[in-house]
Amino acid sequence: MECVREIFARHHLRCTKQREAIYNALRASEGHPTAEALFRQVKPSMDSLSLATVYNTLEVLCRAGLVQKMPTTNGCCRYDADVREHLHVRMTGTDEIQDVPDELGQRLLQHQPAEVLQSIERALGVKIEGVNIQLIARPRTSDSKPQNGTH
Amino acid sequence: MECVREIFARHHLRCTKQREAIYNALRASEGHPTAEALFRQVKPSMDSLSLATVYNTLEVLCRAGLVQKMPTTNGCCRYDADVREHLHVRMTGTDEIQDVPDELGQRLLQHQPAEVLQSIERALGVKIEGVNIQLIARPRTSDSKPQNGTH
DNA sequence: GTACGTGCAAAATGTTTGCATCATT
DNA sequence: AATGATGCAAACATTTTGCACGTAC
Repeated sequence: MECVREIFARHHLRCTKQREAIYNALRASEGHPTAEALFRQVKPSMDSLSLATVYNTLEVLCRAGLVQKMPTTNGCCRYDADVREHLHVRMTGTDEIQDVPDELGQRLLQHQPAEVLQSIERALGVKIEGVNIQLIARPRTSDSKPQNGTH
Repeated sequence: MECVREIFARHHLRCTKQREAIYNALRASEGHPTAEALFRQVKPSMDSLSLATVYNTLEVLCRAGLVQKMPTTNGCCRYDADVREHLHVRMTGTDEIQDVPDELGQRLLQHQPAEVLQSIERALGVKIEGVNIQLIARPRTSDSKPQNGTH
């Protein structure tokens, strides 16, 4: 994984312990943590850390294009250190969001019909800059169709 | 447009003036208003209305499946009385969200490759219940490509 | 008449801000 | 050394809640 220091330098961001720790925690995280969750995760190893710094840092990283902020319906936002165009799955019920494995996600993104997108651009008089796809899914429980045990 | 009273009855919801006015305002609205915006819109013709009632009503309507709640990155949620699967366009910069004309939106939705979706279901062990597509777009200004003047 | 909805104010939640201090460049 | 980041607390914005009263069924 590339050195945070260099990434920050390239984006003209000061490299502080706090930013480094927060960004690393976010990059390492499996899911898409909230600011609170990141705070709780980093705080133990940096007792002086304040929640405001987490928010400030996340905002800076978002503005620099290093982090993606994702709204949820339940009030708080979630963050993602992967800023490439990729797919999310939101579980009904919880507001947990997980990534779709890249190979599969790319396949879906590549199937978007350019021709339809162009029609939409013309119809609305806009330039489409991204396609954000979120799948809504329910976990396959034992009482529904059997699953493949992939995991 | 179908009578609100009947729609509510079918969903076992009491029909109060407030609910009726809020739901009608939402159905009639072009964009995807926030609770605040709905409140400001309905308040003049119903002076006793309280913002809490707007929130309560929207929650009830969401739970009944009559309204869709949409998160935004800027704190407040937006609401949509159209609960069919349809496409949204979010403008970069503002948090305004608008609908894609249904014919075009359906074309895009129908182009989603079922085969890839099934692979994702298998890979994650989930059942996909919906595909939520949001286009990110920038308005075509005069200094970019000319537009069709549709609107 | 009863169960449920409303309005109000207060609380809860998530996020931002002002300012003195501190660290990175 | 100077510019900008941090930590704290207070402010802020949005949404939820408790309770007395009112209304739809």
